[in-house]
Formats: sequence, C-alpha cells, structure tokens
Amino acid sequence: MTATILLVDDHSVVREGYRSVLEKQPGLRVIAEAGDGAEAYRLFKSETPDLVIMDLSMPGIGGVEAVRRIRQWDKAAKILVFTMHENAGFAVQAIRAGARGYVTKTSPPETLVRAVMDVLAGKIAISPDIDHELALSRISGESSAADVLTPREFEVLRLLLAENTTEEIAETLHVSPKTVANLHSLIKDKLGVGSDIELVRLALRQGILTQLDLGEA
Amino acid sequence: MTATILLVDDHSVVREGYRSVLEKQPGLRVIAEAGDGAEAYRLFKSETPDLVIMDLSMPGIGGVEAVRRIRQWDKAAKILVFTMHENAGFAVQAIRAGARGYVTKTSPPETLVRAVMDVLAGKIAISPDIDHELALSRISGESSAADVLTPREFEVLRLLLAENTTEEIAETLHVSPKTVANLHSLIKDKLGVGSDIELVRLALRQGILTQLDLGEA
DNA sequence: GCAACGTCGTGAAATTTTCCCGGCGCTGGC
DNA sequence: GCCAGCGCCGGGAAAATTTCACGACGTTGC
Repeated sequence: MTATILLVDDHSVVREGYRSVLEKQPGLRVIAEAGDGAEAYRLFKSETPDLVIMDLSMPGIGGVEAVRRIRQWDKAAKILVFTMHENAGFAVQAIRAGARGYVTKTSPPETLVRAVMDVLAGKIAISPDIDHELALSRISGESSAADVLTPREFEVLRLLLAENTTEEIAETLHVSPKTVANLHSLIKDKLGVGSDIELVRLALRQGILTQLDLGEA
Repeated sequence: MTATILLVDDHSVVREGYRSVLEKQPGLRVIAEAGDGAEAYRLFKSETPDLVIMDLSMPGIGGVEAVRRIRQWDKAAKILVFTMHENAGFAVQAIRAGARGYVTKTSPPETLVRAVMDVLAGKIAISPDIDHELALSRISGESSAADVLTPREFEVLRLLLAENTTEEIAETLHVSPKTVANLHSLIKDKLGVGSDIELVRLALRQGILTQLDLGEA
C-alpha cells in the first residue's frame, strides 16, 4: 500500500526537488502540490493525503497557520514541516500548532525520507540539528518571548515591530502613549535586552518577526 | 555542444530540484554541486564550469562574496544568482559583485531555464518580479543606505546592528561614545527613520542585515 | 587658496526611558 | 466573603538619551 503526499512550498523548483527525492522511494506517491497556505488547506480537504510536507515561509497565510487550520479540520492529520529555519523558536511554534515533525532543509535527503517514514508510522520526527538547538536554548536560558510576556505585552511587542511610533500604537490599542512606553520598557526588561535593536534581533531569532513580514522596499 | 553547470546551494534537496529541472533540457549538464561559498570557489577552479547557479544565503562566506571571488579569479565567469530573496537590494548587491543574472525561487521553472540560456548566451537575465521591485524602489525613493551614507556612517550602522551598546562600538572604533551617538542620530536622519526599530527594518529590507547573521538562539 | 565635506568631539536643551507609585478588576485559595 | 496576587492602565519625577548647534581638523577638488 502506498502513502499519498501533499507538497507545500512556494518555490516550484524546490517542490521539484522534494518530488525527485521522494519518488525514488517505493511506497510514496506525491499526489498534489500547493504554493501557499490557503491552497494547501483546500487541497488537503479535497485530496486527503496521508502526509503533508510543509514549508513555513510562504506568502499569505504562513506555514504555521496552515498547520493549525489543517489540524483543526482533521485532528489526525500528519504534517511534517520542512524548512530552512534552523531555529528552535520556529520548531516550537510548528509543533505546538500541530506538526508531527520538523526537519531543516540543510538535512541530507536521507533524513527527510527517514522523517517521512517516521511520521507516517505515527512517530514524531525532529532533525538532529534542531534537537541540538532546542537543547541549547534550554541551556542558554534565553527567555522565550511568548512565554514570559503576558498577552497584552506580547501584543505590544508585535505592534512595536510592525508599526512605527509609540503614538500610533497607543491609538490602535486605545490607551495612552504613556502606557505603551511603560510596556515597551517592561518588555525589554523581561526579555533582558538593553536596546531596541537587540529587541528586534531577539524577535528575529525567535521568529516573532520574519524578514518576509517587511513590506516591499 | 553541451554546457556544464556548477550548482551552489546549502540545501541538498533544493539542489536536487535544480538538477531535475535542468537535466530535462538538452544541452545542459550539471557537473558539480557545492553547499557553501568556499566549496563553490574551489570547485569552480577545478571544474571550470560554463555556468554557476548560486544561492545567496549560505553558511560561511555568503553568495555575494562567493560571486566576487569567482569573478576575481575569472573575469569572464558566468554566474546566475537564484535565490528566495525578492528584494531589490540583494539583486543590486549581487549584480554589482559580478553576477550575470538574478532569478527568484518563486519563479516557475521555465523562467530559470530561460535565464540559464540567456546567461550562457552572454545576456543579462533578471526575473520580472525583481525588475518590478527595482522599478518600485526607484520610484518610492527610499534612500539606499549604501549610497547616502559615508563609509564611516555605514560602518557604524553595521556595528549598531551587530553589536550591542554604544560603548562597545565606541571602543571597537576607538572614538568617544558621544561620537557614536551623534552618528547614530545622523544615520537615522539621513535614512529618514524615526526609531531604531524602523532602522533595523530598513536594514533587513536592504539586505544589510540578514536573519542568518544572528547567532544561534 | 578656499569651499565643501567627512570625521570627531563638546555642551546644553529637548525628549525619552526608566522607575516607583496607586488604582482597578479579576481569579484562586481559604 | 475576604484577601493576596497579578495583569493592566497611567501619573510624576529622576535619569539617561537623543538631538541640535557649534568648532576644529584634515582632505579633496576646483
């Protein structure tokens, strides 16, 4: 019996690579491809593949959100995240959203194939480099923003990264600029950073902000 | 007569994709693959391929630097940059470094093949989305940091993004912290940004800072 | 030779950041 | 019911920073 697979990646040439690697394996068959999260969700519902291989950084709704939606529709869906981000933060987000595996694109093809088999067999598959990252992040004790911040603080953090002035943020939240400034200061304190620049770097590392979130130049 | 190609990308599965697409074309043959810039340089010298297809974001020496080195060794080298960055800033950097083409990974396989043929024929190949980006960046008039800043200012900008405190930067430059603060202020003025966070965002857009530059979490 | 510019630095004003405080509402024991 | 704890909102004042105006010095180019 052969397992059916849905490939999700916004780079067509990359999908070609997955396909080439996977179809060398007996028992695997790629039945559909999607270029963004929304399309992935649609195709999952219509094609009901046994496994989804999903990239994270995509236009429109990203990979994490796509994972969430698919799992909401089918609690048993098997989704393997396959991405360039060698970053513990992304892995945590993806797994929490419901992914059953996380493999980085730097991994050799065998690792991908192995992970595909493991996830199909009901196991959780995490590539060694990410295991290592996760261990490091535990040791280094860098506070995970999503954990130490209250919901409101996290909201302010997102806005700080996305919008421009304290006043604008105060307006969208309907609070006084003073409150935003206070929270801004409190956030930096909780995350243990001294400057705004460090704050942005931390946000990048933890995947709260992505290079792709930026508007066009 | 068939053209020989060197593939450079740190993701082996992605190289598999290039290969699969390219080898469907008669007259093209992939003779070598590299996973980082240094290896690319070595292989270029030993294999002397007709064309190099190069990713930008790679560990160690990045794609732009690899392009520069290869072109330094062989002024006539034909290098096609093929990357995920849909960003005018990166394209400008790559072309200035000596690349003969710039195609984004979101492009359909035909665009890549077309660009390969064009570069082999001695033409400059730029994918339509980047053409559009370049046009926009001209129109929007966003100051390119590399252009409006003096060398010293640019140096300080890089350090601001990389290091932490004003004092540290002052020390590495052997000037007073006050000078660094003054330049910091002047830089924000010249680039037309109001806050440090905006400054980092602009740096990300223009490729002065990359998500990959960050240390591990 | 001198005007223009980049670099470095001072000092003082203006603004922001930070810290400490109180108030309000909710939740979870007891 | 009552109180402790915590998240949330903001005021006020001290502390730090950002910003601005200014001068000095060397280089470059006309």
